[in-house]
Amino acid sequence: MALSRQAIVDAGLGILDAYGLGDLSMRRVADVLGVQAGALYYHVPNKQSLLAALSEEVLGTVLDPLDDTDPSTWLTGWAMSLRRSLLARRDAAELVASSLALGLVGPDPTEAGRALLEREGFHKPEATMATLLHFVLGHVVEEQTRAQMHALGVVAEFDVAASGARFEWGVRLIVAGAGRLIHDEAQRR
Amino acid sequence: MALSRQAIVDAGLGILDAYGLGDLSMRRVADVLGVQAGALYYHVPNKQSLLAALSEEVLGTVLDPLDDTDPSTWLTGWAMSLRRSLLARRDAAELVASSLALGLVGPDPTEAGRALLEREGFHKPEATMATLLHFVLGHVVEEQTRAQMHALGVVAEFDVAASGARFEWGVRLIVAGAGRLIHDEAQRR
DNA sequence: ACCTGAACACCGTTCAAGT
DNA sequence: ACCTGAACACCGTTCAAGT
Repeated sequence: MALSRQAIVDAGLGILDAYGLGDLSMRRVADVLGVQAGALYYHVPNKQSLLAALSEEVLGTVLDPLDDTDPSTWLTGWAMSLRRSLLARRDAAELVASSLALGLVGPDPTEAGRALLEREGFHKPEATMATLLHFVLGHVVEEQTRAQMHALGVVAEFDVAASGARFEWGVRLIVAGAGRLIHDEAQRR
Repeated sequence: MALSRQAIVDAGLGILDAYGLGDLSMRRVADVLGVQAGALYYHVPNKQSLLAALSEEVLGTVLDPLDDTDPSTWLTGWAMSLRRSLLARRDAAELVASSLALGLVGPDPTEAGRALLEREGFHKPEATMATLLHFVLGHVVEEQTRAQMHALGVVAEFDVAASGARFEWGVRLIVAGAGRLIHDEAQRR
């Protein structure tokens, strides 16, 4: 079982699920693979790029809604799908947020949404998608840290249902805003 | 010059400004104060709580708009003031975002806004403020990392003006959404 | 009460040397 | 080409011992 980039990524995902981002070190990944830490650097340039690869793995599970649904429904569905993908993996929101901020993630997760908003004549599709993306990431980062602190017994009283409701409210807010602004612009003409 | 919690916080802020969050270690703080690293733990329980104290220092510079301005203007002003405070200090957005997520920051920065929205009869003031807060933090985290990569010559082509415009668009979106939803609710009655 | 010195158990990354 | 062994320059945190 020769070492490979994919094997390293898989080992990383395993450690992420089992121990979390804080315990995801190059040395731990190497241990899992029964190899010296230095050997990883033959397949991966550095830790950041490994984390970016893990982020891409997470983002790869996001399902884009069907293209023929109306924009509001599309945006809402996308946001919920993104949240689901992030919640499916321990510390995934923090991982993805920092990888995206560093600009190391290849595919742009807002691509499809931007294209849709462009076709539908929305203004500033890029800024709209960025707003939605930032909200989802920020919200889920908080959800995951709070949930984990609760699990660790630091009992920060974490209510999953209430958190989900607040998420949906936030999405409605942004989607409504996007819809309202496009109407305002239309009225001005 | 006896060691004190405030001296430690000040040294931390100095390192943050000069070298960034990545280089802000307990050992470096101790060095600046001419003391052994272990000595810090007599005044501060751990690194996380020091970071939380630094976050509170940053959030303390946010100016709440006057209470008699209308809600939309208030929210917009608050978001811009928060952004200004975050941009004023190196890596402040990342610092504040993670401290807030961990729930270690004492004062709630969304407090005043929530109270205002409650008085004005808006629905879900807490969720609305959380949405705005997450957006601001996410946006500025990205701004600061991108700006720094640009400064470090990784030339990610960072346009400050365009970034500011996208920020204002996001705020407008959220504020418009909050306004629209309150009107929709009013119409239902 | 407050701080030192030294340790414990780690990090990411590099690189000569081996195969 | 691919990996080992070992090093370099760090971490956060603890704690006996000193003052």
